[in-house]
Amino acid sequence: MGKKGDDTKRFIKEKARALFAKKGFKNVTMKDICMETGLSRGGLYRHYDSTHEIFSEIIDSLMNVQDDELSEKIKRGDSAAQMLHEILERYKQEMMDSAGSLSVAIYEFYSENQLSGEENALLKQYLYSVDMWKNFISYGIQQGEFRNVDYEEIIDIIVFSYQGVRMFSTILPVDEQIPQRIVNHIKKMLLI
Amino acid sequence: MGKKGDDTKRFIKEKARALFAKKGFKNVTMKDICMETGLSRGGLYRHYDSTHEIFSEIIDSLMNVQDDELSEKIKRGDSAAQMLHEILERYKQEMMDSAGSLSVAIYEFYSENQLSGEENALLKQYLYSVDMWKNFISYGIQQGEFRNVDYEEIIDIIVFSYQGVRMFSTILPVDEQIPQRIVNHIKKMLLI
Amino acid sequence: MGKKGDDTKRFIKEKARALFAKKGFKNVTMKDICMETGLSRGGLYRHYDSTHEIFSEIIDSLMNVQDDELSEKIKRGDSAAQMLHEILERYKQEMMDSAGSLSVAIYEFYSENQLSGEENALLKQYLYSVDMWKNFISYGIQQGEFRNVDYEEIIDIIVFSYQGVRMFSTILPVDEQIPQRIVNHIKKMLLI
Amino acid sequence: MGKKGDDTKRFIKEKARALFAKKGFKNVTMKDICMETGLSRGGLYRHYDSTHEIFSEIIDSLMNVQDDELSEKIKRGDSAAQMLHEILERYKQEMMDSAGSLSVAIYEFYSENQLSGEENALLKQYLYSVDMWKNFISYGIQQGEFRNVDYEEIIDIIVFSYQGVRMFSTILPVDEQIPQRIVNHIKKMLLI
DNA sequence: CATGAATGAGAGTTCATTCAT
DNA sequence: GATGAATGAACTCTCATTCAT
Repeated sequence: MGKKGDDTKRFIKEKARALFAKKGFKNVTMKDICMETGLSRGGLYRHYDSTHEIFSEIIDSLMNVQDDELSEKIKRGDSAAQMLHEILERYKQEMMDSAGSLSVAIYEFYSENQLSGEENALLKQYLYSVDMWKNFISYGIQQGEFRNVDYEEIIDIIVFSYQGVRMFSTILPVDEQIPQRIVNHIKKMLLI
Repeated sequence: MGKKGDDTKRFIKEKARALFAKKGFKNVTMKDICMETGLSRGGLYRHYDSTHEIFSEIIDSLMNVQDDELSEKIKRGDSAAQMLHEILERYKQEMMDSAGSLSVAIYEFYSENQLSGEENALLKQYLYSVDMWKNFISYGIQQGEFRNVDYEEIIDIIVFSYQGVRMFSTILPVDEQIPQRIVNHIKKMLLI
Repeated sequence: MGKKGDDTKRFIKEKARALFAKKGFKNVTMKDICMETGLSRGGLYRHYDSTHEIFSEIIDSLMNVQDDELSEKIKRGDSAAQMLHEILERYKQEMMDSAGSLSVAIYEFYSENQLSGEENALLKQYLYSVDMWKNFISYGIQQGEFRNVDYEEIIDIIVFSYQGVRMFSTILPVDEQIPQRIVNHIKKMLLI
Repeated sequence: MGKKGDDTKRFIKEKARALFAKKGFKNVTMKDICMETGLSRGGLYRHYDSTHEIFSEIIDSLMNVQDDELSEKIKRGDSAAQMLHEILERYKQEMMDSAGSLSVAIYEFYSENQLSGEENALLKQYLYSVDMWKNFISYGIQQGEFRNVDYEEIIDIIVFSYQGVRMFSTILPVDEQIPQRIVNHIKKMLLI
């Protein structure tokens, strides 16, 4: 049973996240968040000292949503092809979800706060993705379901074209055929 | 024969471009540009009324650097494989050129100025790229140098993975193997 | 037998006094006192409504430390020279005790709360000092130990040079020869 | 012929000085100075970034009003007694000039900005005063007009009792007999 | 055309103070 | 009594923007 203050923090993050997704990082002010949450100036400052701090916490929680489900399925010996299908379906959704995407905000944020690699959630995220895909592709190959591809190449294609579309979608509506084509390409590369 | 005013405008854009590449769009103020150019407040305002206006002009000139060279080479019947190599070498350079990249700034800019498709340079740029690649790939196929690929799919892969890396590079130093692998992938897809 | 509330009040005053001595009056906030005492906002407010009120009470208790000892000694017929020596030794200590000195805080306090003479502890303190010295010097003369000096003149010299050094010491470390010289001067003036 | 900006700075300092004398250091805000000078927020900030900076400049100019007149008179061989009289008359005026006194403000200022001795105008001022008096008293002795006193002792008495009264006068109206008595004492000590 | 002083709006931040629990 | 969340006023500071020179 968390304290009342924690609830407020959660509530603030929720509201702020929507603002960041809509307006990017720098365009969101503490005042905006006050208005969105209905809190007073001082009330907000009791919980967070800056948009920076709020954003950091949002990013941290995003990054900590690790995909344990995948490793479980691998343990169970599920079909790699089926798993690939599911992952890519989720990717398609995400590539088109302009409202929920913090991509621009994240880039802005890191653009003004030049951090060393260690602290950079973006890098962590990239490394985590690479690692996840490495394990997964390796599993698919073992199962005889995936071609014997050049891991690193295909992973870079997956990760960066996904990122590229997500960025694009924050600005412009993305024709749903674009995610479809990218997903098709990945399948073609991997599946025997 | 340009007027003196045009020279000043060019000078302002040059200096401003470096600032936008470094700090993104929103973090650059008219004051920053004054300092960078050495112009006074009033002096700058005589030429431009806002960072918005300056940025727009920068983007416009970027977009207007059309690759007429390519169509000429096609007319001359140059080797498609050679041309592909040259294009991709330039892409590699660009993917690693964090200092010159306006990617984050552009996304920020369009993120706060929700424009309809018509006016959006980003969309124009995308459409232009698609068009360019379509012509080029079609030429390669005709010449018997490229495989008979699914145009749209390969083009989306090219365009968005390129964009994805450029964004990434504005924030973090990109290992040069990443552009290399992406370029390799494209070649593998296209070249017979 | 004081109540628990009185203990808390005493505790607050003790902690607050150290803060006032260190930072002056205006630079101490209720928040500072909360942090120093470990009390919560509401907790502190239950006892005091403002730094003003706390400071007033501190000053009042300072002022009420009357030197009854002196009059007793006079009654007993103690040596005036010896008493002078003791008083001046204490003065020397106080002139160098930068940490315990509320001088700056007191001046700040009265500077922003322009009070009529009646309520002003500073004036009371001055008048009390003058009175005390008048009695004491008069006693010394009677005893044949002090010169027949101009009371008021020597008292002003004592009181204001003492004040001047105390102020100075709140800001800068005072060379211990300064209090020594002042004390010597006073002795020279008074003692036969 | 100074620039317009310099005039404004002078004007700001003039108005600010009156405020500091009246309300001390911490109680004067940039807003107060805006109102007093009639400048807008931004207008004031163009010249000074903080009350701190304004106050520093005021103090600096105070400190730089060195008393070159004195050394000239010494060169000319003027009467030491006469010079002493003039100096002390000025001291009397200053001790009673509550409106013009920055004493409390200065103490507050240095109280919150703990500086090393070097940068501290208060210390400079003290050292300068000591030096000036040393020269002057030495001259008076040479001329056979002053007693052969203990320099340091009498100087501390002069300097600190003067300071003590100035502080007192910022808070309470000082009976004009007090400066008179102090001045008398100094004369008695020095003059043969 | 250029300068830089000045304006005013608005963001960030800090506190004294209140109040439900 | 005590806690700490919340309020609102006031202050600091930064800019885009205007304007007299």
